[in-house]
Amino acid sequence: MDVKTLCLGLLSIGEACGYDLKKEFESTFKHFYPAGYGSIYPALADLAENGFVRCREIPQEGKPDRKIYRITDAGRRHFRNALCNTSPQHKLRSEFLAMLYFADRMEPEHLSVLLDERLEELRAAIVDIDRIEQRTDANTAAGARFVAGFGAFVARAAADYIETNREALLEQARESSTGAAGKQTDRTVTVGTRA
Amino acid sequence: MDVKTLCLGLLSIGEACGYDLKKEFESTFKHFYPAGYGSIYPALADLAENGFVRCREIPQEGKPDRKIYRITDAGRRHFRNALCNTSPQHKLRSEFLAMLYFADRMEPEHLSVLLDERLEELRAAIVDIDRIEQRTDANTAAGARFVAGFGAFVARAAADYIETNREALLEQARESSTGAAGKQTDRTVTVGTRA
DNA sequence: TCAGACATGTAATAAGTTACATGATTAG
DNA sequence: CTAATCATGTAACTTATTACATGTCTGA
Repeated sequence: MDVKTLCLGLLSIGEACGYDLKKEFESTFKHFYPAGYGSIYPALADLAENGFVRCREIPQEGKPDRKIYRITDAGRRHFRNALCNTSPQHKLRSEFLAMLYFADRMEPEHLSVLLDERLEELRAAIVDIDRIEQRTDANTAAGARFVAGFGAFVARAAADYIETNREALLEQARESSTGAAGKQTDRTVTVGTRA
Repeated sequence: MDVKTLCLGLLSIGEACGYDLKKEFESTFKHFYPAGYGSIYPALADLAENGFVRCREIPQEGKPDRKIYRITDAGRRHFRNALCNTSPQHKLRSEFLAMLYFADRMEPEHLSVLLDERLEELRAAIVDIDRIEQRTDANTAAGARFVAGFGAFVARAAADYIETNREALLEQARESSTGAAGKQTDRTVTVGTRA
């Protein structure tokens, strides 16, 4: 499930140009599968080269010609195949959590800002997803609703956790920063669990 | 906050060799910042080259010499700096959610398997994190506990959501697959929200 | 006897991000 | 007048992943 396959999937719903697809990535997929022009345009070129989509150009003035891509039968088969055979990964890489692991090494004020910023991001994401969800109706594909609901629900959980545990973490960070008086306590503890 | 900085952070807790760091990544960081030997060893070499860590070799028989890395003062400064100046990203790339977006295009049986597999992964992660959490004591850094708690809490939320909405999604997928009789309904709906 | 822990690394590859490059029209 | 929308793409760069390469010892 790379950007290419995802573009193909979107084109299986209806024809679109790269710009349209980018908008779709910005709304629906933003929170779990971000992609920019730098991935989308090469993906479309590649799909066309493989015969999975066909492209027709609409001349325009003042702008580059609009290149509208439409999926082919081969493309449909390919996508259906991808849906059957891919075992989907769920990859998270959180610098936020990585930094928080070292919370006792940070200035409490800075730590506080970090937590607030993340909370803000989460709240913004929730609002964003809720807005998408409200645009759905009975005709909206069930998957789209499920996915939006999932995103909002998990983001709420994350925000709740931070709100709940924020003070305790800050408290302990304050303790260790006063104890160490800004200097690092070199605990000479070995990393890992070697007996 | 790349693998390099994270290695440096771990070495600021205590000296270790690449193998030790990998174990740490496998336990604590696995769920939000995975890294393999292919990232860790080059990272250590790089840190050494920059003077952020020093390396001493313990000769061993039958195995490669153990290369124990210890952080330098410059390294400590560098890490403290990184903690202050990095604005942490939180990146998610979920093929799982991307595929579910197209749930109505999948065989209901396959969809069901996908959901179950993800649930299994989540449950395994929860067990794993809980085990890590139980190993913590009063001396454990507050950050480590916060991060573990976060992971478990959010994973539980994700599992709950899937369990709650699983049947509804499957139901709707069954409807659309009978309706379309295996064939794709070409909805000629354009992607996006163009009026 | 066989899997897993111990211990190092390199090289090829894949994949996506960022910055660059261009420019008209339109709504506030 | 200024920001946003429309519309295309390329090229360099960064980063991590995967597979390769080697070999011993220990516990089940």
